[in-house]
Amino acid sequence: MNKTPRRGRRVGSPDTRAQILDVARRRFLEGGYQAVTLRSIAAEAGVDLALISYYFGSKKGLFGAALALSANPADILARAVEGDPATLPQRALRDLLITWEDPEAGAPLRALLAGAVQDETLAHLVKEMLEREVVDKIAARIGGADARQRATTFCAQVAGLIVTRYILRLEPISSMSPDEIVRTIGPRLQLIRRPAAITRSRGRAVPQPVAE
Amino acid sequence: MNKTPRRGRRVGSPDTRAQILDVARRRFLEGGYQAVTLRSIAAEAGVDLALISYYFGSKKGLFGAALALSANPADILARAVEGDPATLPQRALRDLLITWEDPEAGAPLRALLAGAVQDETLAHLVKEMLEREVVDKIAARIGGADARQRATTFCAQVAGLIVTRYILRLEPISSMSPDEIVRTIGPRLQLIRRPAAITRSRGRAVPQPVAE
DNA sequence: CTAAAATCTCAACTGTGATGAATAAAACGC
DNA sequence: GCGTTTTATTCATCACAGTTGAGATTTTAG
Repeated sequence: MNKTPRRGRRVGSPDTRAQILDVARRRFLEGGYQAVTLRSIAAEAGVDLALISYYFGSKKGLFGAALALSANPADILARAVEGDPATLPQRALRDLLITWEDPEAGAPLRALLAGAVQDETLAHLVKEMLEREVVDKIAARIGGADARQRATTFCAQVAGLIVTRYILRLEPISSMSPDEIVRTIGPRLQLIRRPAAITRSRGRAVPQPVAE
Repeated sequence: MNKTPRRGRRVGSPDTRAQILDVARRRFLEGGYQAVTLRSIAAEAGVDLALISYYFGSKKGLFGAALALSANPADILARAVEGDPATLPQRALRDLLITWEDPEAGAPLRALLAGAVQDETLAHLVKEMLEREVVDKIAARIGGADARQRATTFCAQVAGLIVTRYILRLEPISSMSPDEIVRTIGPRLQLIRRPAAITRSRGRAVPQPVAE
């Protein structure tokens, strides 16, 4: 009776694009890039597989679009960025660790990293997101000369910790508790706030007000 | 005339397994995990595709076997490990950077990282290799209490630098010269040689002879 | 010498991302 | 309002990936 038309445009104006994007974002953040299949996204979103190609061109395109929606590293950082810049590193590190500890919430950054490592194009997308959402904000917060470089160095150290602990699982870092890590390594992160005395013996960096 | 038997065991005893492994190792280190196809390895090694499954079970199995052959991070580290432990971090960092700078020689560790990020099983293989070939050697070299932890922390920092510079390409770290990086960040790596005064106010670490 | 084990080829299977043709609804021009 | 163009959707199919099982052949063991 209800002869549902099997082809052609659907009636009404369902925002299919947003629907796909919604599912894709969640799935990518949960399962990484490679592991998530376009077919599964299409199925869950209740659309045809080819529609993804139609709207986003390719899997990379979809990943990029889902990422541009601004992913949650910014959220994690948001709380830490407020408050005393002097203790920002410890707090940021701590928040990141306990987030990652939760298997539910921990996957997102892993997904980003997985994508970035695997593909040049994806790496560029992740880079832009990180610079926009993380580095810029930290740099603005700590201020001073070389703020950006110090912020990036901080990110590098945290990234290294993440890779070592959660990806490679090297011991003993892998089996230390988050608190232990913050206690042991946190204080060192703070050092990035001061220009390294050894390399810049002259031209001391004058602290500057936060530029926002 | 030459009725080459098209099926069955080949005559003689060609070490097919080693042949595959040889090609696989090179290709994996050059191109990463995902990008290298079993078919291309089989073709280059001049064997049938199914032989790879026969000998190594799966692509992961092959990757693991190729890795167990001891990969080149050990080689890079070898030179740096000799000489004054006090300047080991700078030298190791420097060697690693200039190696990575060379597009020819730089790919290997990227391949390892790519594999590790992508798959739990591969991560375990990489972990074992790194602990065996890198962490243990550094720890033995620097000695003292917490030697292993400090070595791992060092690896974490270097890993973070690598990820940030070569995978994500965050600025300004990405565009600094290797020398600049060593000058700027190297001195901080040295800090891992001393127990962090803040966290361990009592129980000073007594330097111990190198155990080898 | 013969049976078993090891090695090797071939053909197929399933699942992946991607593409192009056919179709239907919506939007637009007048 | 009608015809045309644009947009959205489905279906069928592609090339290529890793994996698997059946058989063929050689080597090895007893």
